[in-house]
Amino acid sequence: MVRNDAEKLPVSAKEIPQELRGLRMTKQRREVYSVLLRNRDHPNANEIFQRVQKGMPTISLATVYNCLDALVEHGLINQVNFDREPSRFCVNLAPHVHFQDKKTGVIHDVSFKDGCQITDLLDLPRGAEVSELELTIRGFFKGS
Amino acid sequence: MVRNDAEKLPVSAKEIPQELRGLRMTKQRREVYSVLLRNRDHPNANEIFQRVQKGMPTISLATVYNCLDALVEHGLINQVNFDREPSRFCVNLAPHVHFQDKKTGVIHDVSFKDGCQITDLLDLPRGAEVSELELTIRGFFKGS
DNA sequence: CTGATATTTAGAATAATTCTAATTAGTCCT
DNA sequence: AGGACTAATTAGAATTATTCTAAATATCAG
Ligand SMILES: [Mn+2]
Ligand SMILES: [Mn+2]
Ligand SMILES: [Zn+2]
Ligand SMILES: [Zn+2]
Repeated sequence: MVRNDAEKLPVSAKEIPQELRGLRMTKQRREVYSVLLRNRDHPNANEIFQRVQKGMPTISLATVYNCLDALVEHGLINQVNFDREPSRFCVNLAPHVHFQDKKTGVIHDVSFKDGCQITDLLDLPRGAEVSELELTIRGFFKGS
Repeated sequence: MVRNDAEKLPVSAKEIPQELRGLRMTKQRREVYSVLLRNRDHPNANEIFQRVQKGMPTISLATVYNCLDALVEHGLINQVNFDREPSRFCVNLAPHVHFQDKKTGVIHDVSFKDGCQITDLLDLPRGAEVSELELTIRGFFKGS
C-alpha cells in the first residue's frame, strides 16, 4: 500500500520539473521516471534499463538502480515485491495493492473500496502502529 | 495468508510420523521441521541451518534448502518474504499475516478478526480469482 | 537381496543487487 | 567566466541468497 499526494502526474520527460519533492531531477532520473510514466506495467530494473537505453544509450544499469532508489526514497515511485522475483516499480501513488495474473504474469493495480482499512480486519498485537503495509495477490481470471 | 489443516502440531522430532501429507519424512526433513516447531520465530534458511547443525552436524545448507522446499511444497510450512530480505519460514498453518517490529526485527503472527475476508475490501478486477495472498506489515510498538 | 528411485552432499554456478573508485556534471561563490 | 566543492554517473568487481550439478548414500519395491 502506498501514500497518495500527487494527483496529476506529468506525462512526458520534458514536463517533469528540475526538482520534485526535493529530488534533483537529473537527465537520467528524468528518463527513468518518464519510462515508468509512459508504460505502467510494473517493469523490473532490467526492463527499465532496456527501455531507457533506447533514448539514452550510454546509461548504465548501476545508474538505473541508483535512480530507482532515489525515486523510491523521495516517494515518487513504489517498489513492489512478489516473493523473491526481481523488484518491480510502480508510479501509481494512490493507495493500492497488486494482483498478478498467474497465466500471463500481468500485474494489476487494485484499489480499496471506499473508506476501508485493512488493519481493521486484523488482530494486531497490542500497541502496534503500522507504518508500511504490502499486500500482493496472485490468481487467475475466471474463464480464460 | 495461509491454509489451516493440522490443529494439533507435533512438538518433538520423535513424534513426527514417517510420512506427512505424502511427504517422506527423512531424518533431515524431520530435523528441519522439528527446529521450526521448537522455536517459532520465523527463522531464515541460514538460521535454520545453524540450529539443525547442533543436532545433526553433517547436514548441508543445500539440504536445508531442499527440505524447506519440500515442506513448503507439501503445505507443512509457509515461506514468508519481507521485501528482498532472505526468506523466512513459518510453521503456523492457521490463516495469518505478518507484522515486523522495525525496532527489534521480531516478526509477529497476526490473525484475522472473525469471518473477515480481506478481498471484500478490494476492487479486484472483474473475474479475478484469488489463489495466493500475502500481507506483510511493518511498524513500531507505541511507547517503546 | 537387488535394482530402481529419491535424497543428501559439497561445491560450483547463477542472478539480482550493491559496492568501489574513478570520471563527469551541477552548483555556488567571487 | 573561472575555480572549488559536492553530487551523480559509470564500469566493473563484489556480494549474497539461492539454485544447480554430479557423485555418494539412503530408501523402497519386488
Ligand atoms: Mn509471497
Ligand atoms: Mn515491501
Ligand atoms: Zn502498482
Ligand atoms: Zn507466521
